[in-house]
Amino acid sequence: MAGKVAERRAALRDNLIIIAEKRIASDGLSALRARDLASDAGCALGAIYNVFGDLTDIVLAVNARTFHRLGADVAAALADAPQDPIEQLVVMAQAYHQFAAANLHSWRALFDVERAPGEAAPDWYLHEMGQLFAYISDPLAVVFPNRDPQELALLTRALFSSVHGIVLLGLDGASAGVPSDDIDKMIALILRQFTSNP
Amino acid sequence: MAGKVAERRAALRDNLIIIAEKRIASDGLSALRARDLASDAGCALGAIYNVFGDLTDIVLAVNARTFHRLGADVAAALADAPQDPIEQLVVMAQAYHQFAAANLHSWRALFDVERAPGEAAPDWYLHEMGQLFAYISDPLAVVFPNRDPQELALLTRALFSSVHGIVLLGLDGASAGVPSDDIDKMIALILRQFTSNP
DNA sequence: CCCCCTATTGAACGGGGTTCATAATAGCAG
DNA sequence: CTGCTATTATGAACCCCGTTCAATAGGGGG
Repeated sequence: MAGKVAERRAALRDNLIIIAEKRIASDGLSALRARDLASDAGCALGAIYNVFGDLTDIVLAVNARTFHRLGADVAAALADAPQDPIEQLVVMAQAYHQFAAANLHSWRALFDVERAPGEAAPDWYLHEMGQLFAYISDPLAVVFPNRDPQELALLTRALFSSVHGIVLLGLDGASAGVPSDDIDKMIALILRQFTSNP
Repeated sequence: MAGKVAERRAALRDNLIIIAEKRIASDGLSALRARDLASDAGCALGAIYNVFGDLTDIVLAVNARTFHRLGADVAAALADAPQDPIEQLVVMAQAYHQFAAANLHSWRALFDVERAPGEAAPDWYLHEMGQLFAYISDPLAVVFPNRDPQELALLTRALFSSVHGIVLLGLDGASAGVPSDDIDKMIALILRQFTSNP
């Protein structure tokens, strides 16, 4: 049985990801401890490092799953949205907001994980990000039919960043808590105003 | 001399803030070490804790200074800006971008410091934030004369958050580096579109 | 059944924030 | 000036944490 070790390791790997995901979701990225993971998984402390290079690798694995769920939520919202491209943008952005609010710690972990300086973002990150951008870009192309693809890419990035900023600061504790409705209003304001004058 | 101790402590306090500021500016928040601070300041390790509750308190003091410099830069840009309110918004937002790019680590520290959960943001934070919001709110009131103050506050927050999001993701390493010009373009796009249809 | 090679283990390492028993010092009374 | 005491400063020690690696356990082929 040549694959016996690989099999056992793969099982541990999956197990660790699930456990880390739960921990991050409930207590946040900064509450993740190697020793907790090991004891929760019933494995040795060192076993973690047979399967992952370091804790950051586990966080990246969790983030990949989180990002995927986020993409699915946005896609689901888009599927239920009306045909109007502006409404589609609003619905997707509010789905983004809802996901962030309902998965606050996991969502924050997407951005709080510190990458080694100079290290490129992982493939899955660029892929999921591209997916999100595509969801935004399509309705935008309908609203702004005369823009070339380069301009459209800039518009897409600008809109995503704006919505992200509104959600980020809105959910941030420092602002003493912006009501959820206000966040949705701001999102709708920005998107409607932005798309009102093609 | 009753004030002798207080004087010495105040000097150490200021000294530590300056040293921490330099360290954060050059190497980022995560490079701040209590032992480095003590040796750079020529004081005992424990002396830090005679003057600050913990390292986070030093970071907050540095952040207060950073926020103040940021406010001054934005105000200076506003002073040199044309009378047109829309241009004023664009100029201020690009000053925000310039400040963030030129003081990347210090600027990131403003948002990366982790507040104890449930603890309110410090007064100076709310005050400087209010100042920034006022700078934005004034031109906005000219562009949207018919909105009531509550709506205006929402617009203000939405615009600030949008610009912040564009700068944040634009300067983030994960995006493989958005060119500075593109960031300025996105800022101008959002602000001009947003204000184009009162 | 035994041997050897690989995988697993968890004690130990290094580094970092914070504390606290101790040493130094400053203020004051005689 | 000299003790004496209360206050302040000091840095070794404590605890926590990620990571490593010498030692142990395991298992497959002869």
